[in-house]
Amino acid sequence: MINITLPDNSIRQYESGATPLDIAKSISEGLARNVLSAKVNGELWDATRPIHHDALLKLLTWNDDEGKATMWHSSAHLMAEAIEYFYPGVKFGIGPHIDNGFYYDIDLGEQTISADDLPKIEEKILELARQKQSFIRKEVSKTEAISYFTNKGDEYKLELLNDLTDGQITFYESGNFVDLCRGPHIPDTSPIKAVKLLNIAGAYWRGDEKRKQMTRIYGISFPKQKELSEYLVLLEEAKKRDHRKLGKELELFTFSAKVGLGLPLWLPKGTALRERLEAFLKKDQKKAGYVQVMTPHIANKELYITSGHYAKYGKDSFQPISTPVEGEQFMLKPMNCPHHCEIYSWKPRSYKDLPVRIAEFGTVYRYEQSGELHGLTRVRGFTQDDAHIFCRPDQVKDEFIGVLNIVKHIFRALDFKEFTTQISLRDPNNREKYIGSDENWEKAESAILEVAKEQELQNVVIEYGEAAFYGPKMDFMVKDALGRKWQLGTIQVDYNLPERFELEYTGSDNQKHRPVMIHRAPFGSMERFVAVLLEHCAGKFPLWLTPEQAIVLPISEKYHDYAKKVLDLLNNYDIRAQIDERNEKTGKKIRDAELQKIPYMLIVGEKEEAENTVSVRKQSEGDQGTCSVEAFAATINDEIKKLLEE
RNA sequence: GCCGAUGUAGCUCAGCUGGCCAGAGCAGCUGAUUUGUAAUCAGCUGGUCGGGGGUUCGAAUCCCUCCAUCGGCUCCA
Repeated sequence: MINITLPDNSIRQYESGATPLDIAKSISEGLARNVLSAKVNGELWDATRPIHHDALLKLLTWNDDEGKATMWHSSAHLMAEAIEYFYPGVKFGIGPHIDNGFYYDIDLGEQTISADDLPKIEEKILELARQKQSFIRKEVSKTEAISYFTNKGDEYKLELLNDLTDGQITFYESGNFVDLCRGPHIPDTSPIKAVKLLNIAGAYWRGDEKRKQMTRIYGISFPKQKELSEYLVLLEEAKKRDHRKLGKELELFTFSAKVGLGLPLWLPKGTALRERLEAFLKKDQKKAGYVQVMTPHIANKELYITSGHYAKYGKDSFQPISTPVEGEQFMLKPMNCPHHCEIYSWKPRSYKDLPVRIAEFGTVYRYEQSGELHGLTRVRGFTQDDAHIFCRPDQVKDEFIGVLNIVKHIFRALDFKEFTTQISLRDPNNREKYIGSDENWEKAESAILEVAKEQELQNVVIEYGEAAFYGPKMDFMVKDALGRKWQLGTIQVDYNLPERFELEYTGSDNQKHRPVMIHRAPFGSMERFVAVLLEHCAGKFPLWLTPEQAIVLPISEKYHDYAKKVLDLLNNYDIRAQIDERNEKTGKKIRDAELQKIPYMLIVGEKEEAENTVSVRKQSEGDQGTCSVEAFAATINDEIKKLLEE
């Protein structure tokens, strides 16, 4: 007999060799029907794989991320089987699950697959799924495995096998498809009720651009047709919210091939919006003791040789600018840190001066590969909401708290309700590759962990080995209205640049000490942040930020004078508004204002003029009744105050 | 940079098995209308069909090439 401990800490006894599925059945038939896989002592496990020892068991269903992952992985196998059916002789790379679905990399040889072929493959997958094929796990020796794939002529699997240890190799067989696979898989294919192959793309074998490019097919599957339909609606919604589309529609920014790839042009409304964001952050930073600076867009190449960036990125950057002076070269600024280091060392610093917090909305230029450019999220010229904090090692913790407060305030004011924090620390097994003293690293890493704990951050992920060579960091990922995750702000400790720039301060002991440098950017970059914000709010910006807060809609020309009076009053109350004086019917003016996502429409006609009021319509909500301009202004200024509250 | 798809008016798109002056809706302009909570009506303007080259009696349509965009890959100080 074996003891199985369930997540609620209850312990049940089973015959040795019981499978998670058996155990599920002993609890309830319904549960057994829904089990996709399991976790046994933390290890992912097939629901049909026997357990021979006491264990902690978690049954995984569609409601668990890992349950979904199992089904998607099994769906990938099924897709491979379907593809093998239509395209015999193809070779397979890897076929894992991803956050939303799965993919398989395929070497089609001489054959080709186009998007038009996907529906028939989907059909075949569903047909195979309905056959209720079991996934059978087989432990095989390395020799057996090699002989199988040599026979099949799949050099990719053979290469994968190379890196595997004999005795730990498993095959999974389902229907006519056998694959080298760690598993786990769902018991049989019947839960796969709906499948959509989403797109088809090239992908390098093992992610190496020097190696063969394979065909990657992405797909997703669901246990219910309805869930697939909902997912497709979500994708449509995401398309509608695409910041590139909204940016154009709302007249925020544009691109011009003549100006250059990846170089955004900010239109008047976009600029005003961005300035408002900057003002918001500047205010917070002023309160938090930052000083604002400005530095030029180019700098002598020597600066980046000192910083070490030239050696590392020089050949992949915009190339140096020559001057009439022989041998003199300047570079477009790829980051602000070296400049800020020079500002730090502009005068001698005492321990009493620290922390010194130098902030700049600094525009930087990086030569991203052409295929990598994407709207505002990947560009070649962008503005970081950058700041560098120079402090003593014992101040790192407080500085992290200070930055964190700004980050939280931003997320609150912009209605990002959920965010995750990723803490990247050293690889504990390989400490030599990091610069800086062990003592300082210890101090900084524990400070970061303490901050996360004391500030009661939710959703903290700690990644060992993810730190940069020059310091540990903390990144923030927001979840947008559609549940998608975006990386935004970052706080990063740096032991490298202070060393390279020989930064110092005089301590209370009258000795020279090296300060710790902290890079931080709560928005990340203005471009990327505006993009994420646009997709998050679908263009309906928070009232304090939106380009136009209200529009006055006179019923006819007769009321233009009154409309102007209303506008003047609104201006007095610092409300951004304009008048739609076009010779159009009210319905048309409302429609256009709705499409422009202007939060408030103020309709004025005979009645309003007589009573000195406005008729208020709220965007996407409709008629709100009539009130005086003063009352309206007071309401929306209150609303803004609430949004910006700390 | 690599693989694949796409590129027609300011925008969204039709035409593309080669053949009448290249079409529609929206936007713009002109006029009529003076309008009450998501599109008033009429007329007009606007395109070297992404650029270049080729095949052909004839090319938006077929071929080559370059550029750009999109989906991925690689990269991301």
